[in-house]
Amino acid sequence: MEAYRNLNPEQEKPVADTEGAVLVLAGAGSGKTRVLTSRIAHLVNELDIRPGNILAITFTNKAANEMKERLHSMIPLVGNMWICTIHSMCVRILRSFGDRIGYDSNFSIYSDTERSNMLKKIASELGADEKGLKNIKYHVGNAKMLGLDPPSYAESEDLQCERDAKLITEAYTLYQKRLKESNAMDFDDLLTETLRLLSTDEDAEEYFSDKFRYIHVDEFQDTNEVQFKIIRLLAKKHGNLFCVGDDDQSIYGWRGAKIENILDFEKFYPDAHVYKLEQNYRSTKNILQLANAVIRNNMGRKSKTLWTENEQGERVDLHACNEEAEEALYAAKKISNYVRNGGSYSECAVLMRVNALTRSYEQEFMSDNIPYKVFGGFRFYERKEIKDILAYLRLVSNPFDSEAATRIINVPKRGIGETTVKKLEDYAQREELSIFDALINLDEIGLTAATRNKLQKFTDLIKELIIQSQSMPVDEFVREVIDKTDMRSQYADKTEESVSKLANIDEFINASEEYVKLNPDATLSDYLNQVTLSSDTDDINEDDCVTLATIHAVKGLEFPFVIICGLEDGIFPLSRAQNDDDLMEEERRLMYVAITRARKLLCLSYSKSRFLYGERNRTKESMFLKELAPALGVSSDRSSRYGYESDGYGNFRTGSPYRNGSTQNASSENRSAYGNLFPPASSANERTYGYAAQKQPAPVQNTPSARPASPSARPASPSARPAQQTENRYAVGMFVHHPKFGDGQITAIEGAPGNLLLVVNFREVGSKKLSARLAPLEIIQ
DNA sequence: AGAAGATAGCTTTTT
DNA sequence: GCTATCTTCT
Repeated sequence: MEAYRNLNPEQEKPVADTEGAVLVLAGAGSGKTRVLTSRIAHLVNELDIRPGNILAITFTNKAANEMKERLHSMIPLVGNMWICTIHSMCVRILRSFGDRIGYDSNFSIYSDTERSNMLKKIASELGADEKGLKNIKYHVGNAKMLGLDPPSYAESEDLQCERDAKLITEAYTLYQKRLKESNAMDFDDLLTETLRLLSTDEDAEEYFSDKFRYIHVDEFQDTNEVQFKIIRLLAKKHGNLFCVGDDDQSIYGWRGAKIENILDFEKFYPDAHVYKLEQNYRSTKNILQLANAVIRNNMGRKSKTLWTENEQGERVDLHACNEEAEEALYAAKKISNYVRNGGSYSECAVLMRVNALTRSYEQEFMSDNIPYKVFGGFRFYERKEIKDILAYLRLVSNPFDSEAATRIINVPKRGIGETTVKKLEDYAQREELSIFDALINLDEIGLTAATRNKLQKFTDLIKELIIQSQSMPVDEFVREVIDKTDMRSQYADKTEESVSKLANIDEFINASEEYVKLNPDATLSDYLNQVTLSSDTDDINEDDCVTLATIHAVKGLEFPFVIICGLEDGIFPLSRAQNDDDLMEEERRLMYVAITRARKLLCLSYSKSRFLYGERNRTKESMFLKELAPALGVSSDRSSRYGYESDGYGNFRTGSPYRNGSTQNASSENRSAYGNLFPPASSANERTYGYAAQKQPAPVQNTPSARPASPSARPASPSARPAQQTENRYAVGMFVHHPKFGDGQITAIEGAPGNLLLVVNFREVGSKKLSARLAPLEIIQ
């Protein structure tokens, strides 16, 4: 039994238990990934299940790629399995069946930034002040988390007790309307619209619930209500649902993750078999003892105690500092010692509760030539220069995308000002057109000839790009967009900022080239999906760098050497959690996750004062340290427990060596002390120069044409076809119906393939030009 | 229109 | 301390 190799008896049981609902409560480091992969291998190799009938939902793209990689050596045809995040899965489902609920398959995906932009605009249109905007943002997020559309949310309790209920409902309704008009979905819509599709369209439900005979869900504790609903629908037919999770590691409650999903699993599946994996293979006894000491303070958890046969290990070190520069120095020292004794930088991680804490570490590591990478925080694809290029790509891929259009209509500067854009938007809204469609009908808007000229040039540019995009690989097209739009000209001055932006643009081109190498058949739309759904975490550990990251970002990862910093009251746990039991428990779980990332060495640190909000404040130590105290024992850095620490760096003390000196002194002193001992940094500058570009984008899972034949014969959907075919539906002389303009007849077709314009003579409103790709035209005869 | 200068507001965590 | 937005000036 190949698949059972290297499994302990506890792990073997769930692997062999293939039918029905199974829940595996897997403690940190208990080998859950191995259980998952072994089980899939077992299904394919022993039970002859076709890979195409297997679905595995992971939490991150990285986890999905890793699982694929592992399975690759175990079974054939991994490519036929769906191993992806739930968001990617939804995109795939919607790309092939989205037309059933009114989306063109090239729909755009809006990130939180786009959502935020749109809501801001809407709020000001509705005359809401800042409080109102904040309120709107909160409630829209809340509604989507619960999977409620505007009318349902209006009736929900959460809104009933809200004073601004009317405003919020209005804003939410308008937001959804605009998304729809832009042929776009935000992150949450990917889930809710998939749920809607599966619960309203019998063909889709039948197709996917039949296809997925065996469903696996990793990190089940972090699924939210909507996700679990989708999963239940998919599992309805065959009922073979295998969920792995750890309620103690649920750290996404703020994003709607429901720990109840795990606690109530047996309510939905009364016959479910539940297994526990409590043996930890990752960490030393000392580390595990600490983890157990923390988590034991939580109520409302499925009781579980991790144990290990691993060695006792080094004692966990706790270090108090006077200020954050010292804390960083402490980490630098520890890490360089670790490396000097045979370790590598990539085995080290500094973990923190909030991104803001990375700064002092970056400074310190930079001056010590310690290579590092920052994960989390601002992302590569969120940078302005990159978002601008992406907006061009989005507009070309989905000309309905009005958010993209308004973003780049004057980028780079082409003399189209606020007032013009406002007029354009007003016109588009009045006529219920997309911005791009409004641009096509330019003559209808009262504008001066000069303005019209500028707009026309922009429109022509986009039209041309649309045509080019049809016959060009994605990477080449990316170059073309950057050249044609002359994006680089904005950053021609030689300031540091511009240089870095240009470097980021180059990095973006590189990333797209690599993507095309791995996915030669990918469409522009595939590429955009991949980009918006990817995070920087996906390529953690690729170079020999120390990882600087938030705890959230390293979920599921492990490091031989971990430093948890900023253990201060108000930072970890966060101040806003202080008076809320549920939030406090989540903070504690977060601490538990942080501790259990460590395999061999663990250090904890905090500062007695910290520079935050532009001022320095005294801090108190984290309450978690009190909970840990018994397990930690007396501990101070000075006693130097590690053999490899007995070198010339003992001048670092618990007391402040810099009492009368500044932060600057601290790091320059350090620089001289460390001299040239450190190897030249290969990537200390990576952050500025686009460290985060995806080196190995996830392979695109499928293309629209790869949609398998449905078991029940059903008509092909229009959106599954390439754009040209959609355009070819129309011919001169056809009678058509437009939801707003009414009935009319096509009098001419202009333009080039990929961007055909229909000239339609409407009975009531006269002649209009419409984009053949976009127009919601129904052919009457 | 667009740039420079002034001011408010902000910081969890991320698919 | 930083940025994003508003104000003022050219």
